[in-house]
Amino acid sequence: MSDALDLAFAALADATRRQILTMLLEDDMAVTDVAEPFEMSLAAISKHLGILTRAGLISQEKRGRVKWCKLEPQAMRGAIVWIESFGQLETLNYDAFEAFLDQELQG
Amino acid sequence: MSDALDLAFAALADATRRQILTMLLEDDMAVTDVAEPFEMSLAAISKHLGILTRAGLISQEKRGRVKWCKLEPQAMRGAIVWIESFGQLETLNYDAFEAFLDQELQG
DNA sequence: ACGATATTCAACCATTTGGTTGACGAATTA
DNA sequence: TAATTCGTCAACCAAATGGTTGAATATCGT
Repeated sequence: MSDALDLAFAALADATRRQILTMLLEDDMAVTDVAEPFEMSLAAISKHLGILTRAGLISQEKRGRVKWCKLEPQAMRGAIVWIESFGQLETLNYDAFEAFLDQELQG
Repeated sequence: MSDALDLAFAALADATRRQILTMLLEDDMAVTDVAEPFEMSLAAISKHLGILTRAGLISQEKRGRVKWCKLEPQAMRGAIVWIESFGQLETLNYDAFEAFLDQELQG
């Protein structure tokens, strides 16, 4: 029932998860290292990472016993396009904007 | 515990609420009229409007027995600013996008 | 005053979220 | 082999969501 936009916005609606995303902006991180700054169990962080993964905002890859978390910022594209239609950009040409983004993604 | 950003993103994480916001882009609406296109009770819509109001995304003003709902698009500003820091893509390219549009217009 | 309209409130229900703890499996190191 | 580290799973809990129905409140038109 919940589409990609639901999942993305819901994933962003939590300060812990937003902080995790900010951390991953620097570099890929192991689950344990993601958890380190938080006063919360590893299991709780693991759940947060699951929510971010299901939303497509991060990806996780296991190498050896370490699971690496990687930011997937393009997954925010849908959210940003949606939300910006309410901002001051509402007069812009969105077909052109889409064409521009497609072009950016390919190039 | 939940700050403005939590409330805004959470409010946006539901297709019904997003559709309501889109409807209000056209014009202010009474609660009953907001509810009309949905196959859902008026009470349910009233709850959704409460969530949008608490998030600051709309305001409600009662005139007579009618409660008018008004979009407050500037409340999305915080969400836009936050989310844009991840869309290297989008952010870095607003200038590029404008250049692209200029080029489109001239070329 | 009365009936209709607009909206919310209260109680209920099922599901999800955000957290805990303890046990577990898998990979690494000694 | 044995101990340790990495991470998830399962069970549990409290609170919030997303919906229902029925009653209540407030305003309007007659």
